[in-house]
Amino acid sequence: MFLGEFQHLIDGKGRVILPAKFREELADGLVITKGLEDCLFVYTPAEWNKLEDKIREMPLTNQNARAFTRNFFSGAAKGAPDKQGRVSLPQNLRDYAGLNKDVVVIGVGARAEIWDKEKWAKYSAETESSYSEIAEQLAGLGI
Amino acid sequence: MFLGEFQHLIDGKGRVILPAKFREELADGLVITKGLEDCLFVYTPAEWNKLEDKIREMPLTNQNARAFTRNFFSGAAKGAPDKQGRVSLPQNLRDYAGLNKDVVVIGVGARAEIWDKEKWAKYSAETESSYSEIAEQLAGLGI
DNA sequence: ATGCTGAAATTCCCCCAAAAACATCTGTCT
DNA sequence: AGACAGATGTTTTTGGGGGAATTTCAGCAT
Repeated sequence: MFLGEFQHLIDGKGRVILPAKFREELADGLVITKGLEDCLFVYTPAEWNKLEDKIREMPLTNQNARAFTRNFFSGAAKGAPDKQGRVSLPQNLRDYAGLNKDVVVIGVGARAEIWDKEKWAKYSAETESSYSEIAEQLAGLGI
Repeated sequence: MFLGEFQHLIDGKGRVILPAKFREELADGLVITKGLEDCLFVYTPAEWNKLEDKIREMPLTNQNARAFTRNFFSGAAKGAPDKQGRVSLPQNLRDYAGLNKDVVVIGVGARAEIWDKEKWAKYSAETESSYSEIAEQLAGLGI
């Protein structure tokens, strides 16, 4: 279970330091993928496997499905934090999320997310103001 | 399981260097064939056999099936990486995929794909929008 | 409130492995 | 026999991964 918001820097080699509170859960591996709203998703191996199974069920004869599968797998990276708690982010993923130096790592329950600092600031400012409004719309989803 | 996106060059002899992360899986052989959307598919022997069985089950009376089968098998080449992790691409396959010098090798789960660099850039830019659409639908399924 | 202690974060440096260019060999065709 | 094309091997350079050390931060006790 990932919770909280943490500020970090990306070093010259494209590596980011994981928040200390996330390390234990990710110690035996993690998978990073292109997420929604221009951020990166970080999954535990267990969560990733669930996802992978779903994707594999998609029909290969469907053109949209092929496009999605290509994006999904080519935009994924298995890894593990080193002894200092760092993970390296492949170039194509950094490009996708627009990560430069300042990033924000947030915990979102089952997964963690990595955001460019400014993008996150903008996004959270926008959604915070309409927080209760959005919540109301979600009421129908049984929360 | 093939994941990620890698930039490589084709040398003067028509060989491409496999990404280091793909080598182990392909060490004991691979099959390259004409893929969909003007790229090359690269399969492990095991995956290839599965595919071969599936295609053999296709009805011989269907004209599209016949055409597809012809393309798929006639364009296939068995091979193995050399000690430096290189595989040579037959001329007809290079022509088919329009490969010159800069290529991109991507992992797509069960298979890998080889793309001309520019074609891939174009394709992935075009399909990125459908990526978030489909991803959102998947997210709705409780992932 | 202030100093102390430990852990976490950032920077720096080194080494190894992968990539790309270069070179050699073998067989075939003329 | 020579030349060319194909394949295989070798060397050098670059980039990435890993580790260590210093600095910063936070928590704690005095």
